[in-house]
Parts: sequence; C-alpha cells; structure tokens
Amino acid sequence: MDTEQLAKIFKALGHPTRVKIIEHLIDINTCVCGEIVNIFPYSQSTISQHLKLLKDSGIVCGEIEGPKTYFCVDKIVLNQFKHYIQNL
Amino acid sequence: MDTEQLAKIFKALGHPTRVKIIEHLIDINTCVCGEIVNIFPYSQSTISQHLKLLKDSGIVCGEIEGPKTYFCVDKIVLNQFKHYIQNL
DNA sequence: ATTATTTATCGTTAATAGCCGATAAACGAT
DNA sequence: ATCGTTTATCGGCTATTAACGATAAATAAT
Repeated sequence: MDTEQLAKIFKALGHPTRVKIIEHLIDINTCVCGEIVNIFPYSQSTISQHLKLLKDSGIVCGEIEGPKTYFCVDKIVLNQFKHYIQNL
Repeated sequence: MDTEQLAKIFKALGHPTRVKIIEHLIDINTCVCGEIVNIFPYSQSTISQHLKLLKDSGIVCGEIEGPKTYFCVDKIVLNQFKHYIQNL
C-alpha cells in the first residue's frame, strides 16, 4: 500500500459524512444508496457522490444488482489500511 | 474522539506530502520546518502550510523555541486515532 | 408499453485547497 | 542597532470539492 493510495483513502475519509457512512457500512455489512440518503440530511446526488469518492479510494466496493447498487466495505483494503495505521 | 475531529485528522492526512511528513515526524521524533523543506520539492511557505494543517488537526504539535518551531507527533492523539481505526 | 424505483451523471455555484513569491515577525549573533 | 536565520502569514492564482436540482439510464412491475 503506497503513499498515494493511502492519501487517497485518508482523503476519502476526510469528511464527517463519509466517516459516518463507512461506520454505517461496517455496521450493517451491505447497504444501498437510498438507505443512506434516508439517514443524512443531504440530497440523493450528494450521497451518491460521497459513495463514489469512497469507492474510488478503494475502501468501498459496489455491486450493481438490477437498478440498485449494493455498497460494502472492501475488507482486504480495510485490513491493509488498519495494518498501516497500526505500524505508525 | 468524535466524528468531527476524526474527519479533520483524516483530511489532514489526505495528501501524499502530509502522509510523508507525518511518517518522517514519527521516524525522527522531532523536526524543524526547514528540515522538511529540504526533503520536499516545495517552497517553504507551502510546507509551513502543510504543517499548520497537521497541527490544526491535532495530530501534530509544535513548540516554538527562539526563531524555530519544533514539530512532533502528539502521541496521545495518535494513539486515540489508532484506537479508533482498530475498532473499525 | 408505460410507469415507478433506484442510482449515476451533468451543469452550476460557492467555498476550500494547494501552490507560489513576497513580506512580516521573532529571535540570535555580531 | 543591524544582520542573518527561521517560520508564519498575506495576497493571488488555479484547481478541486461540496452541495444542489435536473436529467439520464437501468430495471422491475403493472
């Protein structure tokens, strides 16, 4: 895990809403965009963009099933991330 | 450690240069701005701003001694941070 | 075939970030 | 008191981010 990807993940988590989204994703394992929209006081497009950012960083992955996209934390990447932090 | 402060630290680390700065700070324990300027291909003002960001997030503290400022990682905050990540 | 549901993307706007050079501020040494 | 060293801050520029509404795309259901 190189510096660039690390910084990307840090950056993705550098917003209160995205921190809460990933905590929620970890809690409930898998989740659909609309469910997250219901939790936060932001529009659907805004939440979708937050999810895209998290996905682009690699910490989250999304599987399209029908009209829905199921988001979940990429456990491999999360573990690499944890491992890095632990060694700081 | 609340979500806001967490996001602030994540955000502070969300830049390759700042990741490298904090790695360096952890390595050598304490460090002066000018030393970091010599490592990176950025101007003194840019590095000073990166350090300010890290300091404002709480993960780094700086002690002014004469004309120099000695920066070091705040180990208490770093440990709180690590603890949070481990519990993810 | 049309409608409803769900998500992604586009275009816009305001705010923030990242970089620089120039300058100010604080101190030590001469 | 002046000069050199070190750092912080200011102003300016460009690029990116964060938010929104509107719209498109994909599918499920009627």
